[in-house]
Amino acid sequence: MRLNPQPLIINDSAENEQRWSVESADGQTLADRVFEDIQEAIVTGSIAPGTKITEPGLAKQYGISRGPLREAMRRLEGRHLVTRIPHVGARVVSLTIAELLELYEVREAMEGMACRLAARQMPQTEIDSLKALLQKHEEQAELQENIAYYQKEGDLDFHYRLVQGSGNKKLMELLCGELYYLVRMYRYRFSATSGRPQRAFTEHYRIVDAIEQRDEELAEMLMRRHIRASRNNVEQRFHEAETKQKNSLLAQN
Amino acid sequence: MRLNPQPLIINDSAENEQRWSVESADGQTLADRVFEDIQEAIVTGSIAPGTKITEPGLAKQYGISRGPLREAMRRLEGRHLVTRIPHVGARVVSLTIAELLELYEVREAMEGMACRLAARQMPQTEIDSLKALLQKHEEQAELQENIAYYQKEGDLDFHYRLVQGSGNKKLMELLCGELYYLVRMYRYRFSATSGRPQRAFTEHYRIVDAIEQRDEELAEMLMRRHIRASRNNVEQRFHEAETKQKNSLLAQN
DNA sequence: AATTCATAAATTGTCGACAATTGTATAAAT
DNA sequence: ATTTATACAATTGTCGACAATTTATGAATT
Repeated sequence: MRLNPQPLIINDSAENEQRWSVESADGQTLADRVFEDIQEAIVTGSIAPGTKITEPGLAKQYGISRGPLREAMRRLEGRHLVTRIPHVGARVVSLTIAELLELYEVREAMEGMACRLAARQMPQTEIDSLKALLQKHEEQAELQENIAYYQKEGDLDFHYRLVQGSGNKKLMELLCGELYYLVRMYRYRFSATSGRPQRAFTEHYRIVDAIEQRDEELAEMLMRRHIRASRNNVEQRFHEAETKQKNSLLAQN
Repeated sequence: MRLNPQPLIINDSAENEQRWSVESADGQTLADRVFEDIQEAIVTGSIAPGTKITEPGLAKQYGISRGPLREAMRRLEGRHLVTRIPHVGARVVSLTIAELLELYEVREAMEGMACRLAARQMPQTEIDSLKALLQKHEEQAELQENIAYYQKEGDLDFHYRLVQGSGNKKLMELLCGELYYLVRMYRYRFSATSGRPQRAFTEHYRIVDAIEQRDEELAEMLMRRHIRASRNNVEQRFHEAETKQKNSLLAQN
């Protein structure tokens, strides 16, 4: 009697049915496709943060009716990518510096745990693959002209794989399915790792080493320090930009 | 020039506007109200996990059209309370034991961080209020016949206030706005703390003490141990139920 | 009796139209 | 000139209807 992958509560009206894919494959319906399109537009900055979104506008732009579009917007609202006020309208989320820093604190907690779990149960094959990825990133960085972009992409790749390696689906869902969209969205403002490329590589290697040695404690600690360093980097860069802006304003007057 | 609460990106089309409430006040629109109603029905078990949801059915039940109902369902889908397959239908989420345990790992990470932040910056007034709450819970528990219910409610209250005390809105949003619904949903299956009431109280008191002494390290550690203990409790109870069920099946045949 | 195929019923996806509310512009009054 | 009031325009909220797809039903065949 196998009841391991079974739900905790067996519903009467749900007898025997085919498996339900955890995450829907490709958006077949219009609402799904538009949802992903708008989401991508928001994340890449194609629609600037704070922009007011009007239903007739987007509907005409995508050539669809308002029905599916509203459903897409309700899902975006669920992911906190748009803020809505009843009878007034919706607009693209716009993080303050404080909220961006909060995001790093959440990442520190969750990715630290992801690292611990990865050290506990990530398959050796995946670890090897991760090491190969790191090496590839480093080689690319040495050749590349502007390493900033690739560095950041690689950094997110690294974190993505690590969370996957934790084997915790909820962690994966929250980090890769919600938080990382915001991270990508604000990556090019005061983004981390740029300005400290080699150091980030070293940190990545140390983390993977700890995971390979199955040292949960160390793996979590290193990841938390890594993210905290990124956070401090962002904070510092913001303060620099702030004082610089202030000085230029003083010079004008 | 105050740009602290300002967004990081100033959008051209968004000049000067009134403040946008982070969380919409009370659901005025039909879709919002139905969303909250269905959510509550799912969490309280009024709609059993795994139940198939049909749009005409719910629409007739709530006396509304299918339009707003679909929007509500898209939001429920965003909160992972219902799973949907295009052109097929949607059903209420149904966690496996593995997924329920994963949930505790996520909570350990995030509430541990919440505790650390609370130790860093929770106002003393809120700490006092929290201590008063604990005392009230303990007094209630001594009087109450079946302490299980109140104990669990109180436990969630405690965690809720602590996350609020962290001052991290994103943490609040993720924990209290998404995870806790699932926690409430599965609270009465193998729920923690019942069977170990006094011990949970002691743990709570120790946590608040650590926060009051501004000992970040200890506060996080105690909270993580507290949640890990709950997790182990759930795991153990599930295994008990599993073997018990197996034995009864063997006795029948 | 089991399987396959075709038809019918039900449900989901999409659209356009109308009502309700909000924001804006114009005009009148102090 | 500023303010108030009114009318207008635009947007959001809601509904019912139709098309597309899936699921259920039943007949025919092996």
